[in-house]
Amino acid sequence: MSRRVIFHIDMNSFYASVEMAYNPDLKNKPIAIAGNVEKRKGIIVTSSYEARAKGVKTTMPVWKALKLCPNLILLPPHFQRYKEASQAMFELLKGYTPLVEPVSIDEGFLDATYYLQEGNPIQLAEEIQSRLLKEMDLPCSIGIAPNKFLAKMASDMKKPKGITVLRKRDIPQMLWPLDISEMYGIGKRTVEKWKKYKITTIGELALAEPHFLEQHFGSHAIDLKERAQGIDNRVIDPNSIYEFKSIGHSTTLPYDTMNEEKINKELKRLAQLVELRLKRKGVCAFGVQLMIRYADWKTTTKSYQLDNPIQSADEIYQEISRLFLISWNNQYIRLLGISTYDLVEQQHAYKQLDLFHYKEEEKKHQLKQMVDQMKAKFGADVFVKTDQLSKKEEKEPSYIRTSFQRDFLDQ
DNA sequence: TCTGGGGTCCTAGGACCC
DNA sequence: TCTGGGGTCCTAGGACCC
Repeated sequence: MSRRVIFHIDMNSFYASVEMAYNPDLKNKPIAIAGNVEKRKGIIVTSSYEARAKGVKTTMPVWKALKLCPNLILLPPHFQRYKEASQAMFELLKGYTPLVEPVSIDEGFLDATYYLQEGNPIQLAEEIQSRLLKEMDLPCSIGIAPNKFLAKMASDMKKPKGITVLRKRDIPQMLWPLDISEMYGIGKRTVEKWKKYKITTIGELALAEPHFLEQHFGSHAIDLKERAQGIDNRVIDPNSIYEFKSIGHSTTLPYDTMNEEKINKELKRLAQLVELRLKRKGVCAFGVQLMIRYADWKTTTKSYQLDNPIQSADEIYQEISRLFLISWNNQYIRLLGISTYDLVEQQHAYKQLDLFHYKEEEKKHQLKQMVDQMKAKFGADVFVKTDQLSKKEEKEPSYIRTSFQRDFLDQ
């Protein structure tokens, strides 16, 4: 692979910046976006750099933030505004190259290799940065590197409004001295564990003995070591945002409860929200999951694979309340969540053959026909498993699901 | 007087099959 | 009467990220 030029564009305190662009009076002031301030959901989602200077941090409870910064200006979130700003930002980037991969609402990668040819990467970064500032009034930091990981680390090095180049040869000086907690993919829990084994900087991880790593931290640690050495061959995938694997909603209740009526009402509401999103995306789900967080913060999940895909709130609620009955330990509940997964496109979900009523020979015939059809369609060999029905399906069969069918659905 | 809500990915054990 | 090894699927839970 020839040398790539990857940008990581990271919008600075995005929600706060959008609010400031919307209302310039807020500029240069300590502001913060926070959800339901009166209720206990009041946590800081984002804050301006002026607020951060006073110690205000993301996920901090509002009362704590106000203690640190009494003149903090609190704003409710306006997600529609942020979504629109995000779209405009990515449109601007796509004006240079289609090789743009949004990672979240406020950051993304851009593969500038082909666009630049012999051009100057820093010049291009400066142009993007100043255009975002001029046209949208939004500041950003940009990291320039030969791969995703290094670009991500680079964009973090200078905030706000920084441009940082991190070449392979810069790694020992720029990356390795950093504390291990700065490394993307290593969180609080792992840091504690690493430190016990005397790995405290990214450099120490990069130089660690692979056997030692694998033994104590599993195979994931080997990947991290490679990253720390500056090795990362992941490509920029513009389509990754369209490939979602689960859709769900959760909510922290106004107060802890054991009241079944209130619980059921909330589950129904969540089921409706999930239905709405499934419908918008045009998908059905083969799996549902219930999440319960108790007053003591202990969290359990219960999930179930369905024989038939579902989409409606009624169907979701029906499955969820069944899961609830076998999950709840009769203690005070703090949070409820519903999630759906194993998503398939709606128009394909019901194309599956219902073979239950057919005899064995007819089943085989039907399946063979389907295989031929698919071979013609995809021009490739199709592997069909017909003899691996799960217990569930033997008892209560409605569809025969095969790996072939799942592949078909995934097309 | 703590700790939201949206996700992804990984692991480990048990059931089941050949 | 005893009982291997490889593989997949399902479920629960944990770590991490924005």
